[in-house]
Amino acid sequence: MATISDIARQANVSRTLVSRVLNNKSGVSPGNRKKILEIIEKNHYVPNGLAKSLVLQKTTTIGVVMDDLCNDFFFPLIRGLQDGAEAQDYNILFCSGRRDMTAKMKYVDYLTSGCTDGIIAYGSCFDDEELFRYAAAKSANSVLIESNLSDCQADKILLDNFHGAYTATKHLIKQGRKHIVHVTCDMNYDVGLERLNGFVSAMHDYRMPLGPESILYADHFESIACQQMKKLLAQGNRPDACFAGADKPAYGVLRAVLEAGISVPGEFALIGFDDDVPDSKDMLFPALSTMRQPLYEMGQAGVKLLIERINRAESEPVTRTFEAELVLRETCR
Amino acid sequence: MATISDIARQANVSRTLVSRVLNNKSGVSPGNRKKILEIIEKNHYVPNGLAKSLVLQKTTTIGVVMDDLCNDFFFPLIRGLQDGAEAQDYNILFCSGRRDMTAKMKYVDYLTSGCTDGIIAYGSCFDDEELFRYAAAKSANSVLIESNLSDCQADKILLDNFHGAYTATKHLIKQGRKHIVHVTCDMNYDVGLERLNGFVSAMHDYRMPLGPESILYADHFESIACQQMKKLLAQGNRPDACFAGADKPAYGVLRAVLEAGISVPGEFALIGFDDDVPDSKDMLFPALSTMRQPLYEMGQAGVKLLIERINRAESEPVTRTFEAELVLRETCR
DNA sequence: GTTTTACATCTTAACGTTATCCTAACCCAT
DNA sequence: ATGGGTTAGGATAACGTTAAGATGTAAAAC
Repeated sequence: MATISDIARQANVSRTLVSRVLNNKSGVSPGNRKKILEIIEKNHYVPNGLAKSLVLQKTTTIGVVMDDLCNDFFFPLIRGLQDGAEAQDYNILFCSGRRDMTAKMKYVDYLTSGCTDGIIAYGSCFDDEELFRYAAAKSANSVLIESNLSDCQADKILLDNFHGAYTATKHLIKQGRKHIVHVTCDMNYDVGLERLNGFVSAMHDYRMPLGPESILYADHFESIACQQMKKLLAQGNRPDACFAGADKPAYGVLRAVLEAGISVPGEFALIGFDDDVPDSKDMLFPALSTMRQPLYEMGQAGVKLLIERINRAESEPVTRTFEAELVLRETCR
Repeated sequence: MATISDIARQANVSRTLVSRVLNNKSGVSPGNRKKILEIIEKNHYVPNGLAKSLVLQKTTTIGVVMDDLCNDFFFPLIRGLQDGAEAQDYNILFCSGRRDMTAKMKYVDYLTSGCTDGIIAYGSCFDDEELFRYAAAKSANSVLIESNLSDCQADKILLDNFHGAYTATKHLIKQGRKHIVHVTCDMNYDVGLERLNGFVSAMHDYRMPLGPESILYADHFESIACQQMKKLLAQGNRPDACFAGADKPAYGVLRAVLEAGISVPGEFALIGFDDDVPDSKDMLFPALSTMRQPLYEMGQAGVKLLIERINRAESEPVTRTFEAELVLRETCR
């Protein structure tokens, strides 16, 4: 590979002149400029980005660490991140250490060791307290999306889970539903609790009946939710609506209800959360109403925040919160 | 950010010693090693990867350029690439310039300018002749997956489209189908022609009737194929089997046939190509038989090839060809 | 004819690492 | 006591680039 010195030697000029030509700067005579350009062309010379970044202390590149690249739920997020980066002429690189935390930390190491100006990490990537501290200690320039870790140097992009849950529940109430239950998503994460709180709060504010049997505990998969709802129905308890903490458990509920011969949305209304793309096995009609996360916008905003931090250096961490949007489909008209 | 010199100064030793500690090398007294490690820990010091890579002329990182990251068809490929890289302790970075060629070229520029040891490019990314030359000229270390550009320095991972098409067609013939047609995929790319040739060749070898009306020209979407097949049926021409050059046009054919009230696979058998995940709008029963591309294996092999090239430097370009596998589902039993 | 101005050009240092070569000290065997 | 071998440690150059400062030269201004 040719270097700038090779080009300078061939052109009989100093490296400085070549550098100026490369960066379109003044201080080069037209003759020299032409000659240098020709030699660059002839040698297929490309400046070494490593050396350039090292001396400039700037890469114009940001890195993204995700739990998994292979999940279509993240497509809008990826698009938002890409568009955000492109808008400011930054390169954006994606990676995922999907196997284990060690791999993720390896990527955090790599991306924060100089080859990018900052990193963006999505969600449960950094749920692990230790890993978070690790990341925060290494790079002042980092943005966490949907990971509300307190006491953290990073900027944050959050979703207002409480308000989203409140909105969904309120909608069911205003629709005249009388006996509303909630199926949680994974309670090991903050999301689960926040959405549960939103449900409880709305039920409380509108003086709706609320007891222990109003809440079914499930996780981020379909099966337990389905099971729980079947058990509830078997007990003769027949709710007329449900707000689920995520779309996956919502599909479980939907399956249980349909199999019990209950008509949806006539006798039973259902709202999920996330606007997840259903697996083919979940492809049920009626189509699921849900609280859509504005992932595209969150991705865009994350990049914007990161680049601001890169440029403005030391400043207080910033948090931007997004609201979920009620998307009404067939399970709730 | 602390540098190696800061650490050396605080420990009252030379940079050399710190470097030795960082890289677990001998030549450091236990006392000094302990002291240096403590100071490294205290300062959250991480060596600058840029400087390290620059002096070592090695990054242990490879880059992948794709047309689009947001396409679940690529999931197995991504997994294969990741596993291949992980197996040899390489970092792997993904990017896509999905808007236009300019963005793709920007990423090729970036990845080949020193920050990776080599790049892998998928398919139509480099169909454009000019872009290919560009990429090939820049980096000796590059692997193209499913892009058979001649006269190219890069190693190649290819799919035997001809043989795959031959296999599918032969299967239909052996099943006793008498009147088989072919619907092409996009004929602007080599794939289209290769698969067409495979079909024609099988039909010829088994002395099946083959005329101009045996071939319907479509593209990589559903609609034209559907239209073409409807036209064929309207002409009173009623084939009893079809091999489609890709799954997308296959779904178009399937729709046309089902709407005409023809039973599948009883009266009409269908085999596609690619094992594409159907869009929800394509979710038709019966499930589509197809020629599956071993994308996972191709990804793994691509990384292996690239790392071999990185280590062995100058050697003749290598090509590895993979065979598609017949996956029988409901459209062809 | 001198001074200014402008511009072309080169020299040098810096970015943060690691590798290579060198020195000094020490131990052990002769 | 001398020589050879090992070990701890340091000085220096190199990787390929850019920025800042120094130098030279020609045209323009007085």
